[in-house]
Amino acid sequence: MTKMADVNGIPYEQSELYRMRHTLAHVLAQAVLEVYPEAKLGIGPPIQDGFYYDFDLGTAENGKPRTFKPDDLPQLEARMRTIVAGKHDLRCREVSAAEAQALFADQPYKLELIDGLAQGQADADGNPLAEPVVISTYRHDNFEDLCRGPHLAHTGDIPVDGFKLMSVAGVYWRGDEKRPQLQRIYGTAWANKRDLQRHLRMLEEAKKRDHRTLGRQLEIYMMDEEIGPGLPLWLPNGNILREEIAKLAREMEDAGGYQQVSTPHIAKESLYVRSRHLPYYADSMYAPMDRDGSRYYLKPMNCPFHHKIYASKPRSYRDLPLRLAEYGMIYRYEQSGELFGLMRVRAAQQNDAHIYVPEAQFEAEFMAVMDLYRHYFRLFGIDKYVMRLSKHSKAGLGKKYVDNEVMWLKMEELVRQTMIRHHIPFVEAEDEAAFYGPKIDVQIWSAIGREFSLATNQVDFAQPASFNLTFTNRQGEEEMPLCIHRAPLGSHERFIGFLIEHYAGDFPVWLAPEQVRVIPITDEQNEYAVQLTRQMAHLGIRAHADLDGSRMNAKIRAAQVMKVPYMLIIGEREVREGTVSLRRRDGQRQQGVSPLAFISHVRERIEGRLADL
RNA sequence: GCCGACGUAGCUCAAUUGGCAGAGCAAUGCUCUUGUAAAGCAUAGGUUAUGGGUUCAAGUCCCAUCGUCGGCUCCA
Repeated sequence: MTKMADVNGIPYEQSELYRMRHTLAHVLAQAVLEVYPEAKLGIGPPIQDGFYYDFDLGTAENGKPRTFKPDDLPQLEARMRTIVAGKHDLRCREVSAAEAQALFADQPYKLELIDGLAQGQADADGNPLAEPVVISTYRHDNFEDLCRGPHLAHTGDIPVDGFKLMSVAGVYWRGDEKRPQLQRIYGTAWANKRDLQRHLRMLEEAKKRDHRTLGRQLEIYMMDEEIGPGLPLWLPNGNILREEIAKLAREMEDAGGYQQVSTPHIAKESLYVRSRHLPYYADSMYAPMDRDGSRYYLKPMNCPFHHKIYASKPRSYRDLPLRLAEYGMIYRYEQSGELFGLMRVRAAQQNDAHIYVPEAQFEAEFMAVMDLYRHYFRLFGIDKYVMRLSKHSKAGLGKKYVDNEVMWLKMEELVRQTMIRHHIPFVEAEDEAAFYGPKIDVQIWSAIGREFSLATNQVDFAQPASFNLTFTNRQGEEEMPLCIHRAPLGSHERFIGFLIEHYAGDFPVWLAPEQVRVIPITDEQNEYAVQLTRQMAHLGIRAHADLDGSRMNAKIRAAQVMKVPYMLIIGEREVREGTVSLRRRDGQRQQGVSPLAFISHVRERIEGRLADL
């Protein structure tokens, strides 16, 4: 989770809302303890729109961990309201580590937190702390919790009808899948009933712009159980989006000095051993296919293939930067629980390229890629994103990351300084790098608020070495290039999934699968409608005539539901005058329009990739 | 992969405590020939995700598998 937004100009962490949510988390814990007195408490912080609390409910009669049932939520919520209505004061007190240990003697998770605090090593999230902190508790009614605060003065300040328990989830203690799984209850909380209802309505609205809902409605893609999880099929409308985006990317790459290549979807095991995908990335790869004693893998990335192309002949510094682009299909065995519509799939087409560049030219080339990103983002009107410098972690060296700390630090500094010199705002994140090097990821959010990496710009110092990639420099010496892996549009799947939500299905004209729908009022006008449609199709406009026997209003509705940018209504008058009546997706209308004027208006929007209708 | 929930017609959803599987939209046919977001009538559409089990009787209860969803872990 990235930093949360300010509330009325005050940092969220200092806002009244934050304290109220924090206090509600305590109230929830108290309510849970009333129902399950033996429950062990995890942590319970405020989050984006509310709060959560983690519990270990112990073991049930059947020997499995006890879990919350959905029926528990209304019951707990009712208890919470009763507690809130008790108007209990919250009292903070500072305690020594020994006192805290005595106080929470039967709370193993709290004891672990206390140990961390006592040693001045980690906060409740497990993040390292600079200096030892004071241990404090907050108490209200009969419930006392280890907590650094802040809280409301008393529970009477909590709006009784401003909160709601939302869902239950299993979560690993401290986010570590090797540790016990706790039960988390999520709640949302607001200053008053109206704000809560507005939030709930917003969630409903977000669902309507969810790419899974719109993807079906607009007939963009489908999934099929028999084909497999995470393996989308692109319907004709969706494929138009793919082709338009590919065309755009192709233009940009031609202009940027890229060369297009194509490579197979599978390769032998030894390739991935050399690239180090097998040691570092095997969990994300499909199981190998055995044929005649060789093992073949579906490719999870295009890079090893491009490295082979690079290595296929001696390279001179004059050839560099060498930019190899491929719209390659990649296959990744993502964990089943992670699949998510188009945003997280197992077969994806990447707008991929690998740029081989002497270290001396790295900055210019890296910036050319960043400029390309910003060009795309401007074109699509994407302004809500965060650039993230994704770094290695010391603990992951040799496990998740190639084991060369010197190079990691050097490359991270190289990227950091490049970004700073060019005044590009970014955040830094530990333990988010690719196994072969650090990267700049562009983080975006789905309609329902889930965070994803979209574009990525990566530095690879590892694979050029594994593949013995070299070039002859000006001095006649063999030198190793760096490799930049870049995917400004991420994958087609995720990018289009994101675009659907970004535009709420109202694609700009150049992207719209159907650009114009011609609607004759009666079948007397069918012939004119077909003639207009042919004329437009001839000029590269995606136009269709709706010759269905239904009424005009129904045809308009059908076109609106499909979010077709332009509707041309054709009645007796239009045929007589040789005009069209234009209705735009946004409801604006214009009568007596000349077909030629309309066509040139549309073509202008298509050719200029303009955002307006 | 883990925790929880869910799976009924192409889509959105019904179906009392276990008791004859239904509606709207979409599709198809016919009638209407219509002026800016849904005309009327009719027809067709289902092994209730799949496989077992309990029962006189299962969409409904139990088990397993597959899939989807909310999270966790992970990631383009």
